[in-house]
This record gives sequence, C-alpha cells and structure tokens, in this order.
Amino acid sequence: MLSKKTKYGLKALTFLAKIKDREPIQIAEIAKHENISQKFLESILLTLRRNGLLGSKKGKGGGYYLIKEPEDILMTTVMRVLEGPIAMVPCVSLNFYEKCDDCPDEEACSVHKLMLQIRDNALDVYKNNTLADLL
Amino acid sequence: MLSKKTKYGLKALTFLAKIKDREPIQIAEIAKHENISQKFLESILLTLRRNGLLGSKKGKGGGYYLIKEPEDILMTTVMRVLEGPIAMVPCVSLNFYEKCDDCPDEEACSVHKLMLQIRDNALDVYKNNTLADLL
DNA sequence: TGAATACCCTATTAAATCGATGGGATAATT
DNA sequence: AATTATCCCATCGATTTAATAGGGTATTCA
Repeated sequence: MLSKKTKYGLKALTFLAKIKDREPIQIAEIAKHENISQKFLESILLTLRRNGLLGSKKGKGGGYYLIKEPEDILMTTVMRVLEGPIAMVPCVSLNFYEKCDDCPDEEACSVHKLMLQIRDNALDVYKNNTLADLL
Repeated sequence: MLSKKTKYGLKALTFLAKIKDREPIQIAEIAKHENISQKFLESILLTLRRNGLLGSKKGKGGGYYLIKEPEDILMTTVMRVLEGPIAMVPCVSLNFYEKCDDCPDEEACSVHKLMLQIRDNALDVYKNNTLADLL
C-alpha cells in the first residue's frame, strides 16, 4: 500500500507545480485545497524541503514553493524521499540493499527472481515520469 | 514492502513444486528447509489450501502438496491470495476497487495517474510468470 | 480398535508502523 | 514590537505484522 504520506506529498507537489511565478503558498492553503490534515502535511513538506525538492520562506507572505521546474523532478526521487525504497524486498534494492538473513542463495531464490522484475518495471515507470507528466 | 507471509508462501510453493509425484510433505520439513517459523508457516499453507492452490492429507504420512502443475499457477493468483490487492491504491485496483474519500476527481488526480501505470506494469509481470518460471 | 500423527483453529502477544495532534521555538515581515 | 508562518520536538491511539501457545479433530497405520 502507498502511504498517505506519499499520497499527500504528491498532491502537494502537483498543487505547487500549478502555481505561477513560484510564489510561496502557505501550508494551510494547500491542506485545505487537497483535504489534508494540516499538521501532517506540515511534516511532509518539511521532509520535501530537507531533500531539496521544495524551498520555504518564513514569516508573513511565507510558505512553500517548487525549487525546480516540474520537468526536472523525477518520480524516482520523489518516491524514494517519501515512500522509501522502490523495491519490495531489501535484497533487490539498488539504494537500500540488504541481504536476507534466512536466504542462503540469493541467485536461486524464487522471491528474489520475481521481485527483481517488479522492481525493474516500477523503476521504468518512475524514471519516465516527471512531476510535469502528472499535471 | 512484501510481507513475510507472502515471502514464506512463495518459498513453500517453489519447494513443493520441486517434489516429484506430488508426494505430501510435512509442514515441519518445509519450515526447516526454508528457515521459517513452523507455526507461522502452518497458517500460510492453510490459506493456500483454502484458496485452491494446495491439497493436504491428514494422519501419518500426511502433509501438503501442489494441486496443479507449476506451469498452471499464475503469480497474479498467488499474489492476490497472499499479499492482497496488487494496486498500491484502492482507486486503481481491479479486484478491490474503492473510491478515495478525499479525492473529488479521480481522472484529474496525479496519484491516480501514476499508480495506474505502476499497477499495469506489476500486473504484466505477474501475468507472465507462473510458479514454473521461478524454479 | 486405539494410539500416534499431523492438520486445523482460536486466541494472545510483542513490536513496529502509521496517521494525526499539541505545544512551543525561530525567523521574517510590517 | 507585534504579527505571521515555518520549524521542530514529543506523544498518542489505532492498526498491522510476525510469531507463539494450546488444544481440537480427523486420518492413518499397526
């Protein structure tokens, strides 16, 4: 299942992508427009900013804004930041690889074989979609 | 993330697929060979049996065995039985469809658009793999 | 026929994760 | 200085997951 964190994060990003001149938008406005708990959205936007996807401005007239053009924001990046590993099993993960402690031979493992294909296909989709493609 | 239930279930199925003459294999033997908690595996094999993927025989010399040929067991079936919906969001699920209560327009939703592609690609993989392909 | 074997079922638990919330500190405008 | 809005910490309830325990029931074989 896709977490609400990722879902909300994607919605917020697409909302911000539609704003002209990259004018800062307040959390409250995004939350209201997308039906998201404001406090929860707050923490999501924060992690997006910490990972270089958003910029922020404090004080009056402040808010969040896109830091890059939607065409330059890959879904692989967004998904890894919000949802974590793209692979369903650590032993087929490119960025978060981890060996299974119960599995003696990775090459012979049927789960490994299947999940490798799933990862490759998911990766293809995320690589071929930028934020601009979702508008 | 792939649940251990699914992971163990897949391993058990591939183990049973290698048994000649579909001779019944005891839970304890599968658990030991695949490093799985026996009691946990017990419940997994039970659901596989209830969903027509395995047969069982009680009493001495009993155990579990494949009920169909590995070539005839699609991964779509296995995944739906063990892991549940293939889609990451209910609003793009074929077998478990559900409307998002926070999303006014499904067609305009960016999450929907992206997750639809992910589902299609995953489905393609699962459709093109039988249990025999994992051996 | 009876005892051993092995499936079948329910309930419980510990740990982890998720979604959400509250309170207050910090920074930037006016 | 006062207002405004981001920033950050800490917690909380609900749910799910993985595993365990214990006993019931059906089947087989001697």
